[in-house]
Amino acid sequence: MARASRFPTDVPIGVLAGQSGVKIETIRWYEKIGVMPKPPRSAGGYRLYSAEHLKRLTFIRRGRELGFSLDELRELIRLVDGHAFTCAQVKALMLEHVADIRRKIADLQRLARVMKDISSRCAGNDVPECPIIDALFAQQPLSPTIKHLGP
Amino acid sequence: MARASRFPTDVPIGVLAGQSGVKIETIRWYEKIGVMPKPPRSAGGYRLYSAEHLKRLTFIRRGRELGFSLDELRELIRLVDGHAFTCAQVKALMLEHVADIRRKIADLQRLARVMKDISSRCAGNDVPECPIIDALFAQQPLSPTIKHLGP
DNA sequence: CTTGGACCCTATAGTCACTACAGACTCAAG
DNA sequence: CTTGAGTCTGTAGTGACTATAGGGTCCAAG
Repeated sequence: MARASRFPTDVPIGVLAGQSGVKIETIRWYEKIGVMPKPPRSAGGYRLYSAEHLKRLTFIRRGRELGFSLDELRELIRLVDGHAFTCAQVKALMLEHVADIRRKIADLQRLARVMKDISSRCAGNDVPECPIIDALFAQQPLSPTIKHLGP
Repeated sequence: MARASRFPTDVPIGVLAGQSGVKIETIRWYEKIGVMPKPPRSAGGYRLYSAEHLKRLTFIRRGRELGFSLDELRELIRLVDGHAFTCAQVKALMLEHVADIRRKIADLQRLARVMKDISSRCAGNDVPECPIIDALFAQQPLSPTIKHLGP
C-alpha cells in the first residue's frame, strides 16, 4: 500500500457531494469561479478532496442557505483564510443581512396584501369578466412600487 | 398625409417606455421572447406603438410587480386574448401565487430568526474568533433546510 | 487479463429576466 | 444641411447554477 494517506479522506467528487449535500456540478462550478480551491488530482485526472475541502464547502453551503451571495462569501472566506477578521466585522455583515431579509419580508407582505385585496374583489365564478384582469390592465398603480425583490 | 392615424398614439419606443415605466431594452426583450407583439415600423425601421401596446405592456408590468413569471403571464395573456378565461380560473392562479409568497415569507422569517440567533452568540468585539464563523463551519445543520428560496 | 459499469472529465449551452454595450442608422428642429 | 437626440441590430454579461454530449478512468468480478 503505497498511498497510506495520513487523512483517510482523499475522496473523489461524488463522495464529497454526498458528504456536503452540494451537487457535483455545483462543486465544479465553485472551483471554476474560484470560491473552492483547485484540489489535487489522481493520475487519471480525478479530483481528490480532503477534510479541508469539506469544511470549506460546508462553509459555503451554510452561507448560501443564509442568503449570502457568492461574492459576499468570497469576502468572508478571504477574511477567514487570512485570519484577518474580527468578530465585530463578521457580526456587522451578519446584521446587515438580517436587515436585508427583513426588507424583503416587508415587501413580500405588501405584495401578498395587494394580491389578496385584488382577489377579494373577484367572485370567482364562471363569467369571463374579472376584476383581477381589470386591475392588471388599469393605468393607475396597484400599490407603491415594490423594490428589493431582485434575487 | 397618407398616414392619418385614427389613434394619435403612434409613438416610438422611448415614449412607450416613459408611459409604461418599462425600459426600452426590456420592451425590445419582451418582443423578442414573444410576450409583446411585433409592432409596425416606420419607413426607417422605428417601432411604432399604439394604445393597445401600452395596455398590454401595462398588464405585463403589473403582473411582474405581483411576482408572476413571464411564462405565467404568457399563459394569462393567452387566456385574456382568446377571451377563453373565467373569473374562477384567474382567481385560482392569483391565490396560488399568494400561497407561494406566504411560503417565501415564512422561509425568510425562519432565516432571519436563525441569523439573529447566531449573531446573538457573538460579542462583536475585536478578537479574531467568532461564534458566527464557527457556526458556518460546523457540520451539524443550523436549521431545518430552507426551500422555496430560489428567485 | 479483460470486461462491464459506475464513476469522473471537459466544454458547451441553457435557465430567468433582464442590462449594457458598440457601431450604425433615422428623425425632427433649427 | 447640420446637429444631436433618439433608435436600430447584435452580442455579451449578470448570478447561481443545471443539463447535456462525448469522451476517459477506476476497480472488482470473472
